[in-house]
Amino acid sequence: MRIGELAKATGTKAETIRYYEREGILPAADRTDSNYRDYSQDHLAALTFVRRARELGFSMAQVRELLALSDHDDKPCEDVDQLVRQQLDEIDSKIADLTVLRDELAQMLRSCQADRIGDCRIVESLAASRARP
Amino acid sequence: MRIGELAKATGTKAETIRYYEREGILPAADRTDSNYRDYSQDHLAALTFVRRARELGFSMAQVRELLALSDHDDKPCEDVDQLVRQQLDEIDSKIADLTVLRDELAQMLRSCQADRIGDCRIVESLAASRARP
DNA sequence: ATGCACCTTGTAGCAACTACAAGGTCAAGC
DNA sequence: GCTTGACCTTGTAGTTGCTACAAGGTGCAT
Repeated sequence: MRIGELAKATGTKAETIRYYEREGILPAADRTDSNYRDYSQDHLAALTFVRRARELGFSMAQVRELLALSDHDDKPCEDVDQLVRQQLDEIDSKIADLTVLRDELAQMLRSCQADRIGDCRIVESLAASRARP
Repeated sequence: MRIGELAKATGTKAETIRYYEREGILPAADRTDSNYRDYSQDHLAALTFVRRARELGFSMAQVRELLALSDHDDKPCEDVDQLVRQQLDEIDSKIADLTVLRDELAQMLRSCQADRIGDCRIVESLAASRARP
């Protein structure tokens, strides 16, 4: 299949696929006589894997590790587990951070009943140093 | 005060302060005879405002808007409110997305009791197309 | 044969910094 | 008076994960 087909099948832009190839995330495809990339089912599977991992928030570096691991059927599962746990922890920590922000923003909205910006508590609380609460 | 002092006072790197100046987010500082930047208390307040807004997840473009608004004491507070509400919505949506990821990753971890990667459900579920659940 | 959708390469841009490199300035210590 | 070291200056390039474009080649239908 050509790059456009693969793109459609995986919901990836053709440019992104070429980018993955350049980055060594995806193996290079065969070429047709006219130099078009010609992809196999293996490529489809590989790209699906990559996109799924990216959707789950893994970085390109982590995707590389996952790909390397998935090539070694006999290595211990523990290695994969560890990457997943690490990612889970990072996401938990992001959620925690965002929740704090969310609450601060909500508090700001509640605090301001002014009409003019000159009296606005939101602007005040943005200007206030966080170190001096 | 010199850039290093301002940096320390706000927890910002000197390079970032210079970057803000280049981007027009911060007004240019006066210069000493030896061409060092010389900051005032107003600069300290402005940078504090910017950093606080960035910490709260506002983009540079939004920070620009907030700065512009905060300069106009007589404009309606509603304009600021709207930016804050928009940011709140974006954060809520990010939290929702991350929560979905979190649960998927947790499910993956629970699902795999294998020893070898060849039998690992995590690798399987990464390889599986999402469109075909 | 002519249009149009597709493909090729290469390069530059996005956000929001961060990290150099190569050099200038200033106060302290010998 | 001279060096050391911490600071400052400008300018440029790198980071992440793409995305957008330009200039041209290919394949197929009409």
